Parts: sequence; structure tokens; C-alpha cells
Amino acid sequence: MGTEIDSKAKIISASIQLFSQKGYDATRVSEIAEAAGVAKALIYYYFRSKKEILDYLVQNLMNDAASITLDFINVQLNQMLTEKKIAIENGKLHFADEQAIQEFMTNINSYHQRIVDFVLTNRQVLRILLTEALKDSKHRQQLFQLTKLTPLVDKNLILKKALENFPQAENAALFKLFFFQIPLLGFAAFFDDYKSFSQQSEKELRASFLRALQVITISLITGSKVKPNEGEC
Amino acid sequence: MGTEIDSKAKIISASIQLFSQKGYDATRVSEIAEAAGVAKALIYYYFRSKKEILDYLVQNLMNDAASITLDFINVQLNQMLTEKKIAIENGKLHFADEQAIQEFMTNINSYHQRIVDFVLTNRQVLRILLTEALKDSKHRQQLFQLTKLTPLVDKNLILKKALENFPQAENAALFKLFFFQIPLLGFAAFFDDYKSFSQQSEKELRASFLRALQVITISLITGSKVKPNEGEC
Amino acid sequence: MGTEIDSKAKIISASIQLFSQKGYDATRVSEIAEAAGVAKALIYYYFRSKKEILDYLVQNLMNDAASITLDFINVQLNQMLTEKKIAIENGKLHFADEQAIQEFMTNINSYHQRIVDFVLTNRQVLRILLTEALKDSKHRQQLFQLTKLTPLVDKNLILKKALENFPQAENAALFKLFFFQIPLLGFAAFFDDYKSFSQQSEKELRASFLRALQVITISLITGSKVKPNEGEC
Amino acid sequence: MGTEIDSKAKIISASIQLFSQKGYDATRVSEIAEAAGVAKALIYYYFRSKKEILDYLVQNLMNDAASITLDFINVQLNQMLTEKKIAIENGKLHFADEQAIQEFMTNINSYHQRIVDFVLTNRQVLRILLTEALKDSKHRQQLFQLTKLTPLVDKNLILKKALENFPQAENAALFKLFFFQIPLLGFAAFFDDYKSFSQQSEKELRASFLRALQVITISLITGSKVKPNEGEC
DNA sequence: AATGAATGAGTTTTCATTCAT
DNA sequence: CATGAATGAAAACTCATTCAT
Repeated sequence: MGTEIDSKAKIISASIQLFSQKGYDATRVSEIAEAAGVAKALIYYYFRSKKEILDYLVQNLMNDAASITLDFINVQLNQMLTEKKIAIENGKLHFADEQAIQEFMTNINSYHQRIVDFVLTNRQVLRILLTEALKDSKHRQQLFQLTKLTPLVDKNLILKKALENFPQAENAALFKLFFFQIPLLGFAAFFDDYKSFSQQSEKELRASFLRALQVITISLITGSKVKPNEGEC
Repeated sequence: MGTEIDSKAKIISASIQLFSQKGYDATRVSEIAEAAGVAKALIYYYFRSKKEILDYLVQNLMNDAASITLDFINVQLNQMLTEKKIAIENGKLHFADEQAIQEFMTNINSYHQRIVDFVLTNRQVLRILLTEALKDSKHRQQLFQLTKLTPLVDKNLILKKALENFPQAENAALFKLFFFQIPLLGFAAFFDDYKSFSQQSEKELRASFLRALQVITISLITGSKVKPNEGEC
Repeated sequence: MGTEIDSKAKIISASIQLFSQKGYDATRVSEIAEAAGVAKALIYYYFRSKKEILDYLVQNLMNDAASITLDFINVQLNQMLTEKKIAIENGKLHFADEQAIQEFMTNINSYHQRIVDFVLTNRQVLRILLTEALKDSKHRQQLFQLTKLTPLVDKNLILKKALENFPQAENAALFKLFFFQIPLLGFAAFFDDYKSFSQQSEKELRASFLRALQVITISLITGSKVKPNEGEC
Repeated sequence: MGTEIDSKAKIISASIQLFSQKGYDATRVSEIAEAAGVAKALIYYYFRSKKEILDYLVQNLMNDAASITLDFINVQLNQMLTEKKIAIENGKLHFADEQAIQEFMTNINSYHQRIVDFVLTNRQVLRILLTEALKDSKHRQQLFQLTKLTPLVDKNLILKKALENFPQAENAALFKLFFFQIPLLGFAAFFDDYKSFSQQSEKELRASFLRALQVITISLITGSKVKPNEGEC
């Protein structure tokens, strides 16, 4: 013990690799053992069952997520409001000066960076969770619980403003889910595939995605009210 | 001869139900048989293997998708350009008058409606395909092939304009994928869950999502250029 | 009926082909149907079961065999004895003159020809029977029953003489079985393989085998007594 | 750890028993498990498939056969030639004296003994191989490869002489196959059946068969040339 | 005479899990 | 901690046979 680089860690690592690659159901315990370079029976020394490995991975992700304070942006936004660098008028943000805009952009970007870094770092387990969430209601709950950590609507002043464009309250949640959280998950889940397809570096892709987030955010903030079609849509 | 309303159809229907519910791997052939109300062996009379059922479902989806012309919007857009109802200046769309705006909105919404209707109608198989795409490269290819049917960037003048906001060409593809196609897929895949969670009707959700698509689209079209942060992001 | 070249015959023919090729157990009823170009269910119109097809083939073989009089040689041999063309002295055949030898050879050869022609004509079913006899005692009985049709020991004067070389009576049966009947069966069973391997024509092989039978027969008839090793063999 | 005297050996033994009894196709894996007194799944712990058990048995037979030097007789024959105890004149063997004949007989018998012992010891697997060879070309090849270990024609001076009786060279191979190798295989394959039928002891049958081999061999060696019938045979 | 559809009872194979050491 | 051996339960798939027409 000590020298043999922690069998448990190897089992966990192999599990992440395989679950995210082939899915939980299609992954065999024997494959995990083989990939981890340990005997199959050892897995049952550390985990009660195959299911428990999955639970362990997801729980770890949840804990990691919880330990990250993602709403720090609000603190800074409020500070900017207090310092009169920004103001909200007629449902739109107004900036005191060019420097205020710059500061605002920096803050919002740093906020997005944190989220993107988190999903990229944990992309394999996120992919596992996403896949499982598509078929298991328990994991679906966990996935949605996870998205609460991106408090765009409730706490984040920015999107809150932007989402006022939507007449119904629920629509805000819908927009948040399908155009912010789902893209984030999708980015994490398909990152490696898209990377090899686009032949861009990890860094470039990350930057591009962040810029896309900016486009959406800014556009929304400064965007005009939408008159929803009252047709038969 | 009348009672057994096409056993094959019942098998297919049961497969869609179960695959989309529990995932392909977790669905047992015996469960399909039970759900379809036929003998297990009959499934192998119509399909060579469990895998072939999946292939059949996906192939059918692909064929259905192919038969739908999703880029009709371009035709109408071009017509509006010809009729001088809209013009493109400085990378932004300019409208001749209020009526032009209205017509444009109608067109774009009808375009989105078609896509949304397609993904909602086929949401179960789409969910299956999405789940499988997350673990099987063959299905990943099919999923991406499917997204080619939403020709937002290449052929669609609207997003083309909007996406000029992105400095690099590749970013357009990234934006298209993660903020249009993935949300669409996500909407289809999580529709039923979100519906029961939000307690909104199918019609309402569809309308809300369409409005969200409008928000994004309009905001982008009329949006100001984004100066990407040049920091170490 | 009449035009459609007899479905039953096609089923039988396909069965012979497949049973002899892959063995009874490994042949599927569906394969027979396919090879015969009829629906699987039709097979059950003509035969109660797959087993019954096999029984039918073997029974047909037995009947064909029974209808051939294979011991006609004895008649002619006895005639030669009566006509003093041959005589038996000291356990060896003595011939009256060269012409007698010639006549004798002709007779014996014509006898062998009949047998060889029979096994070659029926080689496919014989192969089936041989294979089945190796695992099923009922067919083993039928195979041995079939060999009674080659009455070399009991009725055939020639080998009877030759086999007097063997001290024990049973040995005659052993010799007959392993050095006459088994070779005959082997010749029939492996004929097609040996033919394509040796690249000789069917006619040539048949002639060669007949010559080999002569060699054995003649050698035995004129052969010297064998003093069996009395060692521990 | 002592009680379970090697489960793998028990599986192999049960497989040999059952395959040779009922044939490979008709033997169920569950039967092997039951006969071996182990769980069905254990069979798949040691063998990838039912087919692999068969392959293992045949391969083992091939290896055993290869490890036995069956042509040692040639060494002794050559020695007798060198010692002038035998000579070859006019295509026939001539012996120096009575003692030479006796020595020769001893040698040839010891040669046959080895072969017969080998086929008797491995009669069950040989029977399996024979049965499979009748339907699978791969096993046919292996069967014929096995017969190469009885180098009667090419290396064995005795039969080489004898076979000169045959005009065509190929006939030698035919004779070797159908009147030496096939009888040997037949003896092995039908040994147990013939034994219980003849009610002779194993020892007696073995001795009888060896004597039959002697009869054939001696007769051939001292036999007169055969004038093949030039008729329409 | 002929067949497409259907199935019960098996068949091989798999796999998560346990046990003895 | 670690493992080779072992297994019960179930999985996918097969196949001879039957049924309705």
C-alpha cells in the first residue's frame, strides 16, 4: 500500500472512462477490472455493487459542484450597482461609462469561465450523468439539482433582466434550461468529439464557447422586447 | 386477421417506448415482447437482433427527416430581399417598414415551427438517438448528420448574418451546434419530463420554446458586435 | 401438381444435400425449406418431423439395398466348383486353368463392381447414416444391418477361405467389418473430398478402388498362413 | 482445494464422453456441466465457447499424435537391410533366414502396436474428430493431417513395396487411405460398440486387429502382382 | 398443396456477484 | 488487500413445430 498507486483510484478512473465511453449499462465489471489492472473481485472490496460505483461518481460530482460558489457574480454586480457604475432603466442595463462596461464584461466573463471550467473538468462524469438522466428519473433529479448551481435566473441579475422579455414566468426557467444549461451540458458531453472534429485546441474551443455565451448574454441584455407571434403557433 | 393489428407495428411501438424510457441497453427483449403483447420469438421473426430494432428506428427517423424540407425559409428570405423588403447593410438586417418586420417574423417563426414540430413528433426516437450518440460513435455520426437538416449557418441568411459576430469561421458551427441544435435536441429529449414538471400544456411549452428561439434569433440579428475579451480566458 | 416439379422431391433432395454436408443435428428445417425453395410449413405437410425426414432417407436406402441381390457371386462360384473349374485344397483355391482364373477374376470383379456402384450412388445418404451411426445406436444397428448385404464371410466362399487364416471365428467378422465394409463406407463417405483432392475422375477413382479390392482379395486367397505373434501384444 | 480435482479436467473429460457419445451438435453445454458436476458458467470461465472445447480436444489430439514418432519402424527396417537380413529383389522382400522373418514380423508388429495403441487410447476424441470431419471441412483437414502420422507409403518400406502392385502412383495413396488409415479410424471409432457386440475383451480385440493388419501386410508383401481388369469397370 | 405468422421450450452465452484462500 | 475460481440468474437468440387461412 502506497507504492501500488491506489487500486481504488484506478478502479474509479477506469469506471469514469468506461461509463462515459460506453454508458453504464453497457460497461462490464470485468472491463473495469481489466482497464484498472486489478482483479474483478477487488472491485467488490471497494464497492458493494456496480451501481454503487455510479452513485459514487455522481455524488462526488455533486459535492464538487456544491463546493464551488457559482453566484459570486451577484456580489460583484450588486457592488457595481451600489457604486452607481450600472443602473437598470426600462428593463435595460445602463452603464455609467466605458470603463463600467469593461468591468461588467470582465465580471460576467469570469463568471462564465468558472462554470465552463467546471463542466469541462468534470465532462466525463457529466456525460455519464446526462446519459443516465435520459433514462433514470433518479439521475434526472440529480441532473436538475446540479443545474440549480447555475443560478442564472433567480440570483443572476443579468439574465433576470433579459428574461423579463418573456411574458410568462415559467418561460424564464425554460429559457434558462434549454439555452444555457443544456448547451453547457452539451458542450461538456460532446466536447471531446467536437474537439477532434473541429481540430481546434481545447483552449480555443473553450474561448469560442465563452464568446458564444457572451453573445447570447449581451444580446439579450441590450435586446429589444419581443412581440410574440399571436398566431396559431 | 384484424384483431392482431400488425404485430410488427406493436413491436416497434413498444421498442420506442422502452428504449426511450430505460435506454437501449437496459431494455430487455422479453420486456419488448411483453409490452407488445407478442411472443419473444416473434421479435426475431421481424428483426434479426435487438440491435436491428434500434437501427430500424434510427433509420426511419433519418428518412423522415430527409423527407422534410427544412430550408424553405431561405426561399422566402431571398424573395423578401428581391422585393426590397429587407436589405443587408453593415452586417445587419434592415427592414423596409413595419410590415416587412412582421412578414419576416412570420416567416422565421413558421420555419422554427416546422423544426420544433419535427423534433416533438419524433422526440422519443430522438431521445434514444441522443442517448446512444453519447456512447456510440456510429450513432454520433447519425445525430450530427441529422443536424445538417437544420441548415442555419450555411444556407440560412439570418443566422449567417448574426454569426458574423464571431471572428472565426468555425465559431459559427460551434454556436449553431450548441445554441440551436443541442437546445432543440434537449427540448425534444426532456420535453415530457419538463412538461410534467412545469405543468404546462404541450401547446404552451411549444409556444414558449418557439418564442425563446425568436428571442435568440432577433437579438442576434439586431445585436451589436461583440468585442471578445482578449484576456487569458 | 405435375408442373411444380414435386415439392416433396425437392424437400428430400435438399435434405440429403444438407444432412450429408452439415450433419443432421446441424441442419435447420428452415435451411431445408430455403434450399428446396418451399415454405418451411410445407415440410410439415409431407413429414411429421425433422426426424422423420432422416428416417425416410435411411429407410429408402435400406430398401434399395435390399432390392439388390449382392450374393449372386456365390451362385457363379458354386457353378465353377460344380464345373470343376476351381477346387479348394489345403485352404487355398486352385484353378483348373488360366481361363478359369480369368473367369474367376471376372466374376469377383463384377461382384465388387455392384457393391461399389451401390455405395457410390447412395454415398450421400450413406455418409449421413455413417455420421448418425457414430452417435445413435438405432442408426448403428441400421448401418450394421446394411453391411449384412455384403455377405463376404458367411456366404462368400472366397473370403471364407481367406479368413480361415484367422484362428478365432470372430476374427473373420472383425476382418470383414474393418477391412472390407468400413473401407467401402469410407470410400463412399469421403469420395467427393478425395476426388477433389486427388483430382482424378470419378471413373478413375472407382477403378482404382476396385483394383484395391482385388489386391486384397487375391492376396488373401493365395496368401500364406499367418503365424500370429504369441507375444504380449 | 483438493476435493475439486481440477474442474477444468472434469469439464474436458465430460466433453469427450458426451461429444463422442452423442456428437458435438447434439451435446448441450448444460449436459457437460451436469456430467462434470460444475456450474454451466464455469465452462465459460475455461472455454470461450462450446466450439472452443471441441477445438481444444482436437488440438490436444494433434499434439499428442505429433509427439509420437510413428515411423521408427523405418529405422529398424533400414538396419535390417544394412545387416543384410533382408533384401529387396524384383519388388519383393527376401529374407536371409527364418530368424530374419521372425525379426521382421516382430518389428512390423511393434510398429502396428504403437499405432493401434495410439488410436485406442484416443478413440473417443478420434471418433469425435471422425464425425466432425464428415461434416466440417476444417476438421476434415485435421483428420487427414493426422493420417500423415501413419507414413505407410512415403517412408515405410514395407507398404511401399506392396503398393508397387498398383500401376498408378496415386493408387498407393488411395490404398493407404481406405485400407489402412480408414480401418484404423474405424477400429478406433467403433471399438467400444464392436467390443460389446463381440463380447471379446479389449486385449483380444486389439490382438485380433493387429493380426488382421499382419495378414494384410504380409499378404501384400508376398503377394503376386495383380493384373487389373481392363474391362469397362 | 401451400404459406406467412406465431410460439413454447430450449440453447448458448453473459454477467454481477460471492467465496475460499 | 488481493485474487482465481465458482455460480445463479438472466440475457439474447434459436428452432422445431403449429395454426389460420
